[in-house]
Amino acid sequence: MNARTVPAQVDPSLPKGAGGRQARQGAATLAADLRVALLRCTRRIRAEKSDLELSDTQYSVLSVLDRIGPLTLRELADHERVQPPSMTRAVNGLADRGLATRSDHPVDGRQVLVAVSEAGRAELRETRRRRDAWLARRLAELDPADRAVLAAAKDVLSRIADS
Amino acid sequence: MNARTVPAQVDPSLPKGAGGRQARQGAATLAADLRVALLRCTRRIRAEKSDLELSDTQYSVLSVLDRIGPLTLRELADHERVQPPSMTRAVNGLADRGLATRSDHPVDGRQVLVAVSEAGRAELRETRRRRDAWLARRLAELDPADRAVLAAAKDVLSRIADS
DNA sequence: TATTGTTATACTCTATAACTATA
DNA sequence: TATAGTTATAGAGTATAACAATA
Repeated sequence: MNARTVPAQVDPSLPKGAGGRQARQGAATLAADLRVALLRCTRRIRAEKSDLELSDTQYSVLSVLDRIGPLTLRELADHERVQPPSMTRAVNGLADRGLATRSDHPVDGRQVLVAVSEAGRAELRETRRRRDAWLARRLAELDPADRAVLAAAKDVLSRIADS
Repeated sequence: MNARTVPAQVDPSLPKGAGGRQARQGAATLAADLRVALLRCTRRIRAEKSDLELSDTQYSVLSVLDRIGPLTLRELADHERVQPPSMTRAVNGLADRGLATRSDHPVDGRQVLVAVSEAGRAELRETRRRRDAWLARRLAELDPADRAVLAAAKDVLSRIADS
């Protein structure tokens, strides 16, 4: 079930507090406010570094490889919306640390298949809690209604990022 | 109220829909998913450049100066959580374009007061719609309930970023 | 001495352009 | 010719260290 088929209810039944308070805000104004909030929040999250100091792109690459399997460098670049040279660099950084592997494409000799290694998976598992510690601490301090709002927002934001 | 006394649980009386859908997701798991969604979404937003090509920090500086008035460079650096040299650079870029002004502090000769100029305010007003066009377009395509979720999330995220 | 801000310098991430290898 | 990927190079943003001016 996704939010497209089962939308959250608006005004009358939203929980008190943050949800109902801004329900009437127009898309244009909301975009401005939301963008500022997203950028500020993201900067705070990014400030919490893991020991390995992987870039956002590198973490995202490990994550997508873990989720949907080996991809070519071009596919990774398209997925992350960076140029091929940037992805070459990001993947090389992962491969140098043993977190990802590069292998020849079975049929097309031009292509390179990138996969997450076992060490990469372990890194994803092991460091997510540490990487997310800052955010999780704040989430835990929220009241349940606000946390539910963010859980819902997460799905909506993912769809927006995919669009 | 902290993470230990109030575990990441959700009130069963929450509404159905987007919020309720993920109501049981723990703070740790939610943190991971939310972080990925925030980072991906933010990267997409940032990819939409304005003509002036101000950095996130520069826009945020203009915005905060517009919102709460003149601040010293140190105060701006603390607020944006960057180091003083980075803020010097950001503010110089704004001042060079006439979007902000630098003036001597009335009592403390060491300090510099930074203020948004009229051109800076105009830039904020004029370019927000353009900067936010990408996001606003996606928001407009959402059903109202999902938009309400993001409006609520915006406030929660702002609080988190402030914490 | 401590604090504010700047300069010097380096690092990371990204991009474009030019190149190699393969289809 | 066209595509996949790499190398070379540059630009933006940030950081630390050293320094200047002021409190």
